[in-house]
Amino acid sequence: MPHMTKYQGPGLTELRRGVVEYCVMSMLSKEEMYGFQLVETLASHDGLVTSEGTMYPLLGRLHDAGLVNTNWRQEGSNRPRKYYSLTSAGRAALESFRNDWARFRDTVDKVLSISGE
Amino acid sequence: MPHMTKYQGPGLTELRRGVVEYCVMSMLSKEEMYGFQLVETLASHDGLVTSEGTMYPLLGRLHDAGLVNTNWRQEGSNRPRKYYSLTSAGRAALESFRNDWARFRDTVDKVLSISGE
DNA sequence: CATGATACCTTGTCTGACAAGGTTTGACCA
DNA sequence: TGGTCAAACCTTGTCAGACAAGGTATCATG
Repeated sequence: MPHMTKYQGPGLTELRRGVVEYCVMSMLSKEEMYGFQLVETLASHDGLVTSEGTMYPLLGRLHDAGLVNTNWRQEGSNRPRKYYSLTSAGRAALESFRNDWARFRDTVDKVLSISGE
Repeated sequence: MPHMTKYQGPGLTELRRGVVEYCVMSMLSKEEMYGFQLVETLASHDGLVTSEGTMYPLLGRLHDAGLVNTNWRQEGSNRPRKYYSLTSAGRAALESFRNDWARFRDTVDKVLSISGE
């Protein structure tokens, strides 16, 4: 059963926008990973499902922007994999986003709870 | 100085996607508001700046989806304003989103802090 | 050597944010 | 009266990014 994609409502798709990118960078800041692995790992986190059609173009953009490096590597007898790692520019961008995210998150929390009491 | 739009980096634009919609609904759940007022109120919240070019189509979509009602009303000698209020379907959608948001927020928090310790 | 799984990538479609316009209404003032 | 201004509405066109649905290459296993 190839090309399986877990469906999640339309609302969540929009939520992921502009965040998945940095989730990927955050994972890469911990260890080198390859595209397919990133898709699977994200899917294991609640609400972060993506597909390869999202991931590969995304990784391409990060690379073009100089935020990640790539290198092909073969482990054992597996087929070669293209590993991504964070550049220092990537690390800086990630750090900056962590601030943006915290502010944004707090704002949304506040606005969404306006009605409740 | 008409049509002024505060510029915020490109990253934040994507963040707002899929969230502003529910921020609007949350505000409407508290009290009726009109479009222009919503733009100004959102702008007063950190990271939620939008423009009229975003707001009016958004309100139109909410209306088409049956999530909000509208009624023109004139207060004093002001020009008439188109007030929006939440329908019960809107209230349900908002409540559902509050759950989605909480889960999503927690996931992102977790992933973003992977590297830090 | 056929099949299946892994792993890469591309094309096309759709949604929604935004810039940059435009229109209407009423207040204010000369 | 008529000109200007701001409030308030709306539309058009452009762009980015998510995703579905394909395709291709490599390797293990039967």
